Amino acid sequence: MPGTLQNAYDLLYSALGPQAWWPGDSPFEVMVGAILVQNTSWRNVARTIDLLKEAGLLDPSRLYAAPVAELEELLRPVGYFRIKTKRLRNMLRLIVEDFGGSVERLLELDTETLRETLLAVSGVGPETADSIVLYAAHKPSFVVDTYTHRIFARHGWIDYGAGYYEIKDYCESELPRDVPLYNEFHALLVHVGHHWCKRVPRCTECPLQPLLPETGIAEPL
DNA sequence: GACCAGGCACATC
DNA sequence: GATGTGCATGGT
Repeated sequence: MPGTLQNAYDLLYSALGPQAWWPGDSPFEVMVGAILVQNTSWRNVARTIDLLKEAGLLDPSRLYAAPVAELEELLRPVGYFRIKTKRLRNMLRLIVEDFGGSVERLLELDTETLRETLLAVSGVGPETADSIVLYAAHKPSFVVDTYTHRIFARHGWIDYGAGYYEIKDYCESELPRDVPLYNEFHALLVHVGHHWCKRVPRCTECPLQPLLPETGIAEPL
């Protein structure tokens, strides 16, 4: 149904306003946050990023030079701290060894090349890559996450079985290729996920409630 | 004390 | 290609 997504966006934006994403000060901070937030609440990640900042480590070369054991201790509060230390260091290796330590040079790549370059890093999957392309490089790549999946499926816009790229392609074909729009929409969907679209949904308080199908809510995701 | 959180890689069928 | 499992801490 054409216009459904634009309609959904308008409802959310009218009700909730701009979300001011990504909550990070620099492109590098966004990249670090994108790894650390995998399957984790942002609250823990924000504290950890502050610790890195206070330690003067929020810089690709210095962070890459830091002892692994020290990095693991710093990352402990975000969970999966050993695997995330590896993933973060994989990304740091790309920046330091292939781009001379320059995040700017990496993020200068055209959208598709940047996305593929990031995906080649072990530990960077589709959502993390899209988050970096959109929120660090400010280039148009729609970010899909579990909330997007859940919300869209409950409204009948996609199948529950839809994969990442089915959902991403659906969004990018329905919406104008616009960075601020992609930015706000993903952030608004996360807001809806946090507040109303849990496993046990509270749809009556959700701004998208008018768009729910009459037949009621399908199986929770 | 479950259950969840802004995923991903890897094993196995 | 689809499905299952380990990774780990902190908040509700």
